[in-house]
Amino acid sequence: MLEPLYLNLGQHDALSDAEKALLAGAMTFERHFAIGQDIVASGSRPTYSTLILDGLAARYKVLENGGRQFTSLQVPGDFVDLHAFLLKTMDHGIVALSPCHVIFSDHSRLRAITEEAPHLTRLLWLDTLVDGAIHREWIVAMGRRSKTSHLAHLVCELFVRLQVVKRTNGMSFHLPLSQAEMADVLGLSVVHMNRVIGALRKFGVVSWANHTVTILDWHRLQEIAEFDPTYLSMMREPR
Amino acid sequence: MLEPLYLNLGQHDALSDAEKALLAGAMTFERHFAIGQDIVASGSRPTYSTLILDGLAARYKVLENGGRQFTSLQVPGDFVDLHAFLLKTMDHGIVALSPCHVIFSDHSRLRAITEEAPHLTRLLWLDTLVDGAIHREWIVAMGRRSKTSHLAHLVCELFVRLQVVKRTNGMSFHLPLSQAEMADVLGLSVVHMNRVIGALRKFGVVSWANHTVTILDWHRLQEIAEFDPTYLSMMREPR
DNA sequence: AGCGCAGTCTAACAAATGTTAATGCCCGTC
DNA sequence: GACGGGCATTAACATTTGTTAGACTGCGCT
Repeated sequence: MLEPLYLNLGQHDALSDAEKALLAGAMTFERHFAIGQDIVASGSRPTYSTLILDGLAARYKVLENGGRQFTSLQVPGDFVDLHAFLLKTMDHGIVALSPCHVIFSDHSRLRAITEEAPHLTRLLWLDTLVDGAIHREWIVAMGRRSKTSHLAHLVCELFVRLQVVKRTNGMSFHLPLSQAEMADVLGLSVVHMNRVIGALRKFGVVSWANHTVTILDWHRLQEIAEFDPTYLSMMREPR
Repeated sequence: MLEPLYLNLGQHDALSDAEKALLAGAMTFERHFAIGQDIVASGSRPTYSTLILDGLAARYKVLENGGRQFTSLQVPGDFVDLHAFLLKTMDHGIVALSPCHVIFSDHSRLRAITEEAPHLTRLLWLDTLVDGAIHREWIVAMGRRSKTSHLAHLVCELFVRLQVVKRTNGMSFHLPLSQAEMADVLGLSVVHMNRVIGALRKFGVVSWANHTVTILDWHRLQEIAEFDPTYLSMMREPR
């Protein structure tokens, strides 16, 4: 059942059977969330961390004027709030963008891992560092890329991340977000989001319908995005 | 000499003398960097991590069209590339924005800390988690705040972070960035950056001259920024 | 004192992006 | 099969942001 987590952590470095057992031992109960439900509430102080087994979720903040900004998209195998293990207080919420199947792991058991399993600790730490690397890439995209390039970059990133956990289908993947939700990812108005998606379609690099994205020309998409997957640390090496 | 680091880590949780000694023992040699010099090069695979003792530095990426985006500002007490300890390959550069005095810590000794000092390991991990939290706040600012609010937020954040390491002077702090460099922080053109700074001045909440920022009306600045320091985890509690 | 450079600031115009509103389409419900 | 709601799409117009160009300012250097 934890296969997505093993695939995610295992892409960076070998994961021993003992370590897999430790992770499995840290898990407690499972739960399902419906679309739109908060998986973790902003301001809460969870005593467990949440692993996505299936579905798509997002971190977000809401401003006083009602504007919402997603700060990350989380795919199966991601710990959506592993940072809360040490940060303690959630400064943002996490919402299910599709029906989500998750499993919770107690902070007390994660703490035990940090006391007894240094290598596994480093892999969990690494997982949050990749999170940070993705954040930095988003900052660059928001600040200095054209909106078309930003969207292309996001498509590249999601495709690669979903591929790692075997959630792609050939050159296609499921992307359940509405255009309004996509707008909250890129920081655009809905109308402009629609224009930008139209631009990518016109370039002929993706088709996008029924919540399914198909990459028609990976090479050119990557060019438009200036996509370099180094930041995802997909190289398997001692950590 | 490591005082800024102790202040930085110590703001989140108590730091024992033994832990301070471990940190001191991880340090090797010091070095000075001039303005504009790369402290860490993009694409490199450092075998040490860099702690700022004095000065201001920034992480950045450069795009093909020459556009540059800063993804973080680093103040004294910050490990600018602690993530490279596990990420291995730098996917971005780090540049000195003022003359910088830094000290290097060997990855082999950091690794030893993860093997032998779980609590200190968690504090170092936490340090990178706060980094991530700051990134998320920047994403929100870039995506959904007005530019004036974004700048106000940045001023609030820098003031608070500098205060922790005793680098403020009353309500003032030194900010050596030119407006062109500030533009690369916010993702704006130089001309518009100038307009936005002008707006903050017109509101009468800050004065900004000679690379010195003075907060004239903290309350109103915070309001404009919708600044909530929760994400900086400045609460001292067991981690 | 004069020169030259880097940085700040303004103006005028161009392009990108937001807002408001209307249309059409798909799909589930009654 | 009609109805209604959510979503995608488009249009027209407003606002924000970028571009280009130039003036101005402070400061180190000769």
